[in-house]
Amino acid sequence: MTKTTTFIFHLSPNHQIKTQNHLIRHKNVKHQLNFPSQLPSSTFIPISPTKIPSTSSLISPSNHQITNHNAEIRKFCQLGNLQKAMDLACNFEQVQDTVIDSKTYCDLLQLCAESKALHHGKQVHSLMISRTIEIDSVLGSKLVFMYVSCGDLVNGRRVFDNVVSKNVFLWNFMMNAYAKIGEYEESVCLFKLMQELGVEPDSYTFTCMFKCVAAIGDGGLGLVMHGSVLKLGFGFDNTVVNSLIAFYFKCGSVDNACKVFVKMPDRDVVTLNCMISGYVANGLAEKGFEVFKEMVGCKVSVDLSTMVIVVAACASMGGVSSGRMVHAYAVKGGFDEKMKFSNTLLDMYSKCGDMDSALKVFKNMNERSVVSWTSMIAGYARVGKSDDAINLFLEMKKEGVKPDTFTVTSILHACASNGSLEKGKEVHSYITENKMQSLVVCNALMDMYAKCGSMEDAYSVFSDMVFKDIVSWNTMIGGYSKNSLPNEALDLFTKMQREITPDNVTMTCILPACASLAALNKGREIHGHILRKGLTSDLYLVNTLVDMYVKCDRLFIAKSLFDLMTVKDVVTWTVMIAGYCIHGFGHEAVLAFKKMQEKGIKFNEASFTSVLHACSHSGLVQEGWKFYNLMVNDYKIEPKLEHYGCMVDLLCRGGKLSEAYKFIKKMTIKPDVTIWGALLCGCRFHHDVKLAEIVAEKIFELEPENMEYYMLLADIYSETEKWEEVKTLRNGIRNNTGCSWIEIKGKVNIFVAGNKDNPEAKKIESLLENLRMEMNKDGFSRKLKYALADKNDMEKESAVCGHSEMLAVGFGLLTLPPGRTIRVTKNVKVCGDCHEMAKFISKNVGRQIVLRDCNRFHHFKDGFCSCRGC
DNA sequence: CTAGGGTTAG
Repeated sequence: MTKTTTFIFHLSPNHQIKTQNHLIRHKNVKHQLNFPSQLPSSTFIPISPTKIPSTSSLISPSNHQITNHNAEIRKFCQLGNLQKAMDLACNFEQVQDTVIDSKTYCDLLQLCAESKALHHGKQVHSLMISRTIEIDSVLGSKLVFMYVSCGDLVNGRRVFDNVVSKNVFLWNFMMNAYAKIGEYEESVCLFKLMQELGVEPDSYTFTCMFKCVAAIGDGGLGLVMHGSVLKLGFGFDNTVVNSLIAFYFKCGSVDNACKVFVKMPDRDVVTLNCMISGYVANGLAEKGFEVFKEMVGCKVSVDLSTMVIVVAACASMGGVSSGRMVHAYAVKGGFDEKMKFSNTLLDMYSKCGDMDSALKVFKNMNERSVVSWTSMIAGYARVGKSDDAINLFLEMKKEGVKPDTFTVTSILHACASNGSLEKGKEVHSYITENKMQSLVVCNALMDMYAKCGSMEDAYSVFSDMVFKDIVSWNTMIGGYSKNSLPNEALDLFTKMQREITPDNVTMTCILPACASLAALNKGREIHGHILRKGLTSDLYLVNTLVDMYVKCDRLFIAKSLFDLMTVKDVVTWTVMIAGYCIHGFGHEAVLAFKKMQEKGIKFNEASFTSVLHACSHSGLVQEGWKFYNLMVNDYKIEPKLEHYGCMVDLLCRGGKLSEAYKFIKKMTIKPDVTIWGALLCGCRFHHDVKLAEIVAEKIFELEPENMEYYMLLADIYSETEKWEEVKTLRNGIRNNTGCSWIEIKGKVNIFVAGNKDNPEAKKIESLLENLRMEMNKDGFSRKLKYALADKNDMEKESAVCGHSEMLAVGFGLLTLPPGRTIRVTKNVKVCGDCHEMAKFISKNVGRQIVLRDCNRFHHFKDGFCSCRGC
């Protein structure tokens, strides 16, 4: 490698180039006629007095040898034989006193550019430098063209900066080069520089600038340029005005775009295309579609782009009928034979959920690109047909189509909604092997791992990312929230705020974590954040906020927020109904559901779950059946496990155990433990040991490891005083690992059953023992005698007191001022003993206790619980 | 002017 090539690799970074620009413009510009050599970049060699001007060789007939050589090189250039041309040029250099002329260099550079042969291009450049060829504006432009075409913008810019008297074409070329790779700011800088140097912009300059300004979002500069356009007389140049319209649309100012449009005397098809795509981008697809209809009505000629844009408009309108119309129209015009159109068309069908039509388009295509395959895969992934998506992905690879980053993100989406961690990991390896770890791909990877339940893998991707955007953070936080790791979610949220400003999505990701921890204060903090940021119009977010207040035992605040909301959707209502339900207001829940019905809001699966829950909770058997039938018959919703569970619960509460049993046997899907568990609960309530044993058998088959149901069966035995059975069962039961916590003065105090670490442990124990004795005296509950049938009374009592929720309640009694409600949260279901004891305490001590378990709230007051015994 | 991808509530 020659010294000259070394120079090429030792370039100063971009910002230094800018500084150098500054120098050139104000100090060196007049003397800066030649090109720098291998000397440091800020130093320039003076014009060599011995240098032969390259152009002179053309007019020098004395040297036939040289002319012939040049002609020969140029001949190979014309034939496209770069290697031969290069060989000749390099050998040429070794012959003393011979010169390659400027035209030959131009041809060589042109061919290098066309062949994207950066290495050869650099070689030509070195040749020019070593021969001290004067880089005039023609050669300079060619060099810039070569570097930029070969993707080497840094060197292209370097040459560019040293070309004196650059014409507007070269300026445009360089600005476009930056725009193409997304460096819009740099492009705008060049534009400003060009103006300072007094170079007149042309129409290409303006179209490029409007694109850049729109991308940066610099509306002010755009307005200024709008002024220049008029001043310089480009107001009637359609290419300029079209890009102006596009600029206004991209900045979201539909009004300005329309104003410009209305004043245009001579609209062309591009103008109309701009209008359609502009409307679509601003969420006004219907208006865009109107423009298209007018075009068709007025017999304005439509081009392929129009068709592509209009089909995309149909996709964003969601309804497949307009899409079908356009499809028919396109067939008449023969557009459906163009791959670009077919790709958009199949994407439209897939976005409208009509995968059959999408597949038809796909199969009819005579040529399919990676975009076609990816659109199909993404479509299957969207409608939840993950297996189809994955199969198509494999088929695509078999056909030899190379997946790109779009494809892998789509397939990751499919793995995520399928929960296929193994497949997802395979895709991960593929991504790593092919070095496809772009920002979006990594975000999709994290999402896949989060949805497949592996937060460790998600975090490992996250921590390896050099550049993270808001989506990366939100994905991680949301992943922790959904995977029941609220503390991790909150920690990451804190870390995030040090690096990036959270947005509305962040809030919807973090609020469920607050809700699941019942961390009211944190939730309030976030509510404050939402108010300060003015995010209250985000329905998604406010729904989550209402849910947070519901779960942090502030039903009243939730209701106030709910009442204040001017726009409510099905989720808003469902949150509120579920809220009433878990707080024990079944009747209010049913009322809200009816109100929702009056408002004409369409129910979905989740809203039916909530209302069925409410019915079972309040013992509204008739109503429950009515809603169930409404769901199945009118809404044609297949009942899911949750719905069946509610109905079983409903029947059990009404004492119709055998009916419930029959109902389960008729289910169209396989009942799981929660269904049988509901029936087992019913058996306990109605003391039906015989049925309980049958049901328990089914449960133990399904989940032999789940201790919860052994406990329940044991309770049933002891309540019916079958002590021997209790003993046998209890021997096999491991301690349940529940824990409870109580927030006092912002500090969360955690209690684990049997753990006496709390400094107040002794006091709590004696307090609870005293309460227990009073309870026995009172004869409050005979149920308690079964607590631990094989131990003596004292042991029995302390064992009961060891239950975590009672420890937390005891701690609350000791710490909180009298009269203050005690709020305890438990991670698993509240145990029967503690439930009885809480009732007693609420009456005996005259204290309200609110206990939240994994299912619902238990409001204990004056010896009663809002849950009505379940 | 011109096709496909990632995050969010019950």
